[in-house]
Amino acid sequence: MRIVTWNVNSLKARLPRVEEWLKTSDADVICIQETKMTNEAFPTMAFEALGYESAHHGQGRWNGVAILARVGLTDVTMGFGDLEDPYEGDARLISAMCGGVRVVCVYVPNGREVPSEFYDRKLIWLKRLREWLEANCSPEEPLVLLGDFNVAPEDRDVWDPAHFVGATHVTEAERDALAELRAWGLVDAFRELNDDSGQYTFWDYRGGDFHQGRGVRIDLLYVTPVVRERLTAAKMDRDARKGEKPSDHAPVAIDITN
DNA sequence: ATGGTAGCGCTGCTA
Repeated sequence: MRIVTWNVNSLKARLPRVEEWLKTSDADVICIQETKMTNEAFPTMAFEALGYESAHHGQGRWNGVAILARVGLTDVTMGFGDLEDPYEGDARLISAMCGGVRVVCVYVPNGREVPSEFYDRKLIWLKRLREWLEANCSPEEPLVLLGDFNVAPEDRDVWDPAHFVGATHVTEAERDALAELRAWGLVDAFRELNDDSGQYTFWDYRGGDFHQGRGVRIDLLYVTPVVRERLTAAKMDRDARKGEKPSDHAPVAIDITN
C-alpha cells in the first residue's frame, strides 16, 4: 500500500496537476494539506472518477485538509474534538481508517516569527496533537501521522542551517515538540530508510529557491512500530515540483506491505 | 540584506 502526503497550496489552483499526478502515482492513500476551499467547493466527483473516496475538512480561503483513498475510507474525524484548539476555527486535522491503517493528516501552523504569539500557539498546537493521539489512538495500532509539520527535524533537513538561525521551523522548542510526538510511539519513515541530507519537500517560490536547491524537509510521515515493520520505501517526488504551476511542496510517499 | 513569488480576491494577508 502506498501512502502519500502533499501540500498542494490551493486545490482549486492545483486540481489539474493533482488529477494528472494521481493517474500515474499508484497512490492508495493521499493526504492533502492547504486545500484553501470550502467543503462545498471540494471536487469529490473528480476524485471519484479516478477511483478515490475522499473526506475533506475545509475552511475557505486558508488551510483545509483532506484524505483520498482507494482502499476504503471510514471512521473520519476532524479537528481536536473535546480538546481546546489553539488555532480554533482553522481546518488543520483530519483522520480516517484506510485499508486497516489509521491515517492522521495534519497541517501544522506555520508560526510566522520567533518570538510571536503565533509561534507560541504553534508549540501548543503540537502539544495538543500529542494529547489528541493519547486520547484517541494507540501506538500499538497501525497508524501513520503525516502532513506538513512546518518543522525541519534536524539541521540536515535544511539547505543551509546558518540561513535559518532565529527563524521558525528549526528552533529547539519546535524540534522538541516533534520529539515529544515521536516519544508517543512513532518513527520518521523517511529517516528509517535514508540518511542523506539534501532531501527536501518544500522550496519557497521566491528567489528561484527550487532551482537553487534551497529546500527544507518539513513534510513528514511518522509511523508506529507495526507500520515500520512493513515499510519498504520512502521517497520524495521532486518532479512534481517542476513544470507549469507547481505547488511549492513535493509529494512524499511511503510503501508498506499489505 | 528584509528582498523575492504565489494564491485568494479585491485589500492586504498568509505562507
